[in-house]
Amino acid sequence: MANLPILQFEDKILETVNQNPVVVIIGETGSGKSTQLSQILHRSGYTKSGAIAVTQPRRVAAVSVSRRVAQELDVRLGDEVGYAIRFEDRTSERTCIKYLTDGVLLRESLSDPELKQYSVIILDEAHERSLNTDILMGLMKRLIRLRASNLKVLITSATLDGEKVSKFFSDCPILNVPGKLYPVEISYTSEQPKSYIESSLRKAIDIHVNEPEGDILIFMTGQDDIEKLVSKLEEKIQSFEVGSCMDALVLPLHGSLPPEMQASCCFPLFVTCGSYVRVFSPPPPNCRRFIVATNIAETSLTVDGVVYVIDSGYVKQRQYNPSTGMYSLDVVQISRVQANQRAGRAGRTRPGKCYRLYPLAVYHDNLLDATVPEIQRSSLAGSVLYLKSLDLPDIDILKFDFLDSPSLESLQDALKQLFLIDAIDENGTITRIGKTMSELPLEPSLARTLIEANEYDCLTQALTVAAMLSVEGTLLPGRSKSSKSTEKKRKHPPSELPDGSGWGDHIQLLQIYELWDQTDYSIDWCKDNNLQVRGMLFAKDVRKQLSQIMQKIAKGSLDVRRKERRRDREHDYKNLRKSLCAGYASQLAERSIRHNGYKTLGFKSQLVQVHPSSVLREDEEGMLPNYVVYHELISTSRAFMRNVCEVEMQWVTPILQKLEKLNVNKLSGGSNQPMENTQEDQNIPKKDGPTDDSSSRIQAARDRFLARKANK
DNA sequence: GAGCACTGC
Repeated sequence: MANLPILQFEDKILETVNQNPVVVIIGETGSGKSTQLSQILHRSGYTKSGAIAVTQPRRVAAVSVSRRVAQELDVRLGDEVGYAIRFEDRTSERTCIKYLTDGVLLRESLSDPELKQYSVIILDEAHERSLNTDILMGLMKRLIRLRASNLKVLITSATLDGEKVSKFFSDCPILNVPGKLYPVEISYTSEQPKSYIESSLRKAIDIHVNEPEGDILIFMTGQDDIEKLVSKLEEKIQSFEVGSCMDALVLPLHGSLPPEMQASCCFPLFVTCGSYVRVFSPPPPNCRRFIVATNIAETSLTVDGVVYVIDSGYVKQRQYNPSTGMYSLDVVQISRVQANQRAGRAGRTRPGKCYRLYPLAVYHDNLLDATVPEIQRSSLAGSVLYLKSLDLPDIDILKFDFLDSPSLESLQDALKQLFLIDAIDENGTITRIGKTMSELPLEPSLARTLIEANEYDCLTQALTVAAMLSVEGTLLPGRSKSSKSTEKKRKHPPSELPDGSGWGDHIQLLQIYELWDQTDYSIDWCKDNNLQVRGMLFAKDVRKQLSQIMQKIAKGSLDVRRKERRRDREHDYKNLRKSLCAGYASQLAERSIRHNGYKTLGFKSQLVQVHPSSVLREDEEGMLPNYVVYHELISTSRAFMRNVCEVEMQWVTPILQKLEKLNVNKLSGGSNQPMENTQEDQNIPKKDGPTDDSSSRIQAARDRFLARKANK
């Protein structure tokens, strides 16, 4: 710790912090900013008037950095130094340096908007621009006005956007702290390669044959490409004559890789160190490792021994389109911040080399400075509800001061969603329901479902569904297209797993969890049924947390098993589906008269299909239900509804009526459009910007609805 | 009849 670069700047840092409410710290990898900034301020007495909070975008980082700091200060973790992450709070009354995830700090500010317990708040890794950090930055700007005399805010960022952050905070000072990276020699291709898999393959083999020892880290976009490149590399390496060059080990590295897979190839030792988690034991002697990874190796995992980096220049990014309500997963060019982060991975242990598979001109002219922040790529219903629930008199959501503002369309999309599920009223004011919803660590649709379920006496089932939906990829992990036998198995699942009784995927998730509960949460049962163990355990944690929050207002028992109950399951399912309908009021779809295609019934109509993985059942005539709610719209080869549940038309009508009343100008507080059309108050169908065709559409839907009703 | 970058409350 003695030779960490940041310690040479201790006086300068203290002087700047003493004189300014906000300071931006540019600190590269290895500067020690994550572990030292808090200690420097602690030493100079800032913890006398309150604690120091240091936020991290990732849980592992919060845990490992706090552990390190406790070690350096020679205190027990949880005493003077502690951490708080979801499901785990290791702090005490004595804690004066507290590491936490940005999400946890946001939760804390819900009960204490001025965050009075802290004298210093450090937002670490702000350049990653996580949704939560962005919101925190906006809140900090307001907080330093309110607490000018007794709050210091430090924000750490990357070289390329430090200026921007400084400007945001009224040109606050920027301090540069050098890192401890070794020099990395960067080279470019002369042209954009046609196939970056082929191009990576050639470059990797070229390094292997011509360059001295040192592992190679190759950044690809996803599992598919990684698997392709891995097998090509292995093939190529096997074709070399024995002894012509050093041994090689090719390792895939991506998020959906089960832990035991990693174990079988490389005996992983998960040793935490600094803010990083180190994977893999050192390679055998005279053996070069080829690690083919997604951007998980950019920040979340550090592989020791990497000397060469091959950067494809691309990354897969999930984006939300507020005009269609649809998500898509696109391959996009990385940003310059990301490119530099990737290059830096080559210089951690000694001087390295980074091969960018794109021309220098592309780096300069085409790449964005920084990655498009998450806040501009996500549905904002949850964040808007959060900000509304803070009930800050001086904050207007549409004018909230974001470092990068989301589009007006995106904010209005969020407001409409919230209105349809009763979280805000027609004037955009948060309702009591909305207030309760904001206390739940769930997306608004599921939070609303829980509240409705409490009224219909099926809260315990709704808790389970919400917990299961909080996990992604609970069912059948990974695809094994290598073996044909498993493909056949998939068509006729050998498992005994329930099928949702035909009602849809939510009910299936409930039934699976209830079965698991009956096995006393057996790990083997999960494995036997091809359920991802990690995911199931996560669902159990979430369910427990949600139960604790709902306990206060729960009308019945929240046990998974309700032994005293005699009622039939269909009745439970019906209530549950009814609750889901209220929660997913902005995620409704109506089937076409003649075929099994659907049209979404929100303010923006889309033609969509039920995802083929759904267990939703067709009737005797091969038709799917007339009305469904969906958890998510995802655009891949087509527009699909993922996780679908049948609802009944009489539940849908009131929602359609509410849709007609929807007036986005009023929801926005009317402040951005002073000339309001007063006709809207009288419920007269009208034209209204992006929602203009919705009235006639809804009218048509109601006509069809009435026709159906008449036919029955 | 199809396919999953990465986080997080």
